Amino acid sequence: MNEKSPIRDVYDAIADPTRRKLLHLLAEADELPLYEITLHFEMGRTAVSKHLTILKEAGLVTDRKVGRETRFRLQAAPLQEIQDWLAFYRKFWISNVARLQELLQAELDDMD
Amino acid sequence: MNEKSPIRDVYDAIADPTRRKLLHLLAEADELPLYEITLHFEMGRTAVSKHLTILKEAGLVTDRKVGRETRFRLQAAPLQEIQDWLAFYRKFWISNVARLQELLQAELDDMD
DNA sequence: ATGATAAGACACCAATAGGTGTCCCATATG
DNA sequence: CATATGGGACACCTATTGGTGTCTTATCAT
Repeated sequence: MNEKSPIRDVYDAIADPTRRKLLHLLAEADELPLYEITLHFEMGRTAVSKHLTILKEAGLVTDRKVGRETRFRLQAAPLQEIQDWLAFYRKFWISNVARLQELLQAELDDMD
Repeated sequence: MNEKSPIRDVYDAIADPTRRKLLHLLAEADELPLYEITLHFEMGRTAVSKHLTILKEAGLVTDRKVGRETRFRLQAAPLQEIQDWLAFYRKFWISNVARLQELLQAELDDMD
């Protein structure tokens, strides 16, 4: 069973600012134990742990036990889904000039 | 007061699947009245209206009254924030090969 | 003028989210 | 061995979320 079964929606996982801060924290250190992570927040260990569980459910972090501590590591891959989703909307927010440019480029790309 | 004051977090706004579907719907038609939007969902008008309010609070849609109907339109710009946020994490999910490529490209870009 | 319809404004409800505190166990440490 | 520490597992609480239904007003069509 090497299946990834993300119980939790990745959009949901990143909706909370605390969880985004968690991801950022984990992006800077490659692995961090829970107690050390907790130091960076103004809430109890239990709350932080819950947030990490949610991130884990979305496949955004993994954890492993080392001695008595549980160390967490970032897994950024699921964020690709959001990037793909966003790609569809890019054409709506780019300026008209930039959009013209993009459309022209698409024309050129079609001439193969 | 031409200020945009997004009361609502854009991450929060897109966390709900119904709201993402709403954005998609509005991306295809340039303007839609509430009753017509409601036809695409299996929930009451009130619920749809609430979701649209949330999107409006995040600056992702605007509405205008035309006769007795309220028409909604997509405003994709706030999604840029998410794209910017994602950019930081790209380096973590791209393959090592792709990463090497990107780093090399960055080198080239620096030689201006 | 009379209906029918679009939608705002509530009040209401159940489920979930985000936090807390406590208890317990396993593992380090003096 | 004794004790401090990291963290899992609950139970618990409150605010928010995502939905409902009803009432009312404005507008459009006959």
